[in-house]
Amino acid sequence: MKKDSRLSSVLHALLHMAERGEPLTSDELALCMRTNPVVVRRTMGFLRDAGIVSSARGHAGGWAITADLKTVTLRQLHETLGEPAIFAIGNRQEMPECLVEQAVNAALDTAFAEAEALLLERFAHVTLADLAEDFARRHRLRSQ
Amino acid sequence: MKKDSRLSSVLHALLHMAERGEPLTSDELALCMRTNPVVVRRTMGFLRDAGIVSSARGHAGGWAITADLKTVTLRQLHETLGEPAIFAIGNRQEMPECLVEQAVNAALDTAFAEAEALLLERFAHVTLADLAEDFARRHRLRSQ
DNA sequence: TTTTCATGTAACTTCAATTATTACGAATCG
DNA sequence: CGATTCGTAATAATTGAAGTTACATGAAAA
Repeated sequence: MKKDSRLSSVLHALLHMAERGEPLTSDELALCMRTNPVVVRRTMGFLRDAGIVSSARGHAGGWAITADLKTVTLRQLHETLGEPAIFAIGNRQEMPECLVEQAVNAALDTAFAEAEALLLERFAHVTLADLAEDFARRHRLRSQ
Repeated sequence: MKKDSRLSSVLHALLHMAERGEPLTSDELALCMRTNPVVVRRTMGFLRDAGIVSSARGHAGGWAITADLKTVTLRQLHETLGEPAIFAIGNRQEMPECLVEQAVNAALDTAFAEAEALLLERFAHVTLADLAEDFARRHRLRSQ
C-alpha cells in the first residue's frame, strides 16, 4: 500500500506560505514540492474548506494562510484531511462470527487504539508555530 | 493503502491449530479463514522458518504448532512476518534537502516513533496463550 | 472588453503493496 | 502407483494515493 503523505505535504506548503508574506500559486507550491499543481489544489482545498487557508483566482491570486499559526495543530490538519487511516495493519475481517477471530480482533484493536490515542495526543500538542520555530532554528544553525 | 492483515490471519490460524490437536491442511485453514490455500502456505511459511509451526507433506500432513503458546508474542509474530510497515501515513520525501521539510519530518517522525514504540511494547506483552484464554472465556460466555 | 493568469473540478492513468488465483513441481504415505 | 499435501513461480485482481490531461470559471491587467 502506498503511504498517505498529504499531512506531510500540507505542512510543507503551509510553512513555505508562512515564510513568504504574499500568496503562493499552486504552480509555485507544486514546483517546490516536486508534485503536480492539481494535486496541490485538491489537497489544499480541504484546508480552504476548513478556513485554514484562502485561495484567490486571477492575477496575484494563489494560496495564503488565514489562521493563526499558534492555533493550528497537526491533529486539526489530520482531521481536516478526512482523518485518513493511520495504520497499515488491520484485521482480516471486521465483524467476524468466529469467536477465535473475535478474540484476535479484540487484542489487536486494543493495542492499536492505545497507539492511535498517543499519536493523536502528540499531534494535538504540535502547532504550525512550533514547526516554524524549529525551521528557524535549523536555518540559524546552517547559516552559522 | 490496502491494510496488511497477515498478523490477524496467522493469529486466527494459530488459535485454530492450538484448539485442534492434529495438523490442519492449508485447504482447511483457507476455508475457515475465507482465503486461498496458497496464501495460507505463503504466510505460514514465515512462521515455519521461525520454528513456530511445522509443515508436513502427503497424507495426514498439514500445519501444527511446535512452539509453547506462552512464549509466542504478537511482537515476535510481527517480526517473523518481516516487520511490515505499521503506519499508512508517511513523509512525502524521506531525505529532503529543504529545511522546511526537515522540520516537518522531524516532528512527524517523533510522534510516529513514540506511537510505534507503544504499540510494539503492547505487542510484546500479549502471548498466544493470552489469546487462547480470551477465546475460551468468550466460548464459555456464549455457551451459557 | 479582451487577454492573461489562476483556481475548480471531472475523468483518467499511473503507482505501490497486499491479496487472490492458476499452474505445476516435489515429497510423503497408503 | 496414486492420492494427498506442501512449495513456489508467475500473474491478475484490488485498493487508495498520486499524477496527468483537459477544460470551465472567475478575477485582474492591458
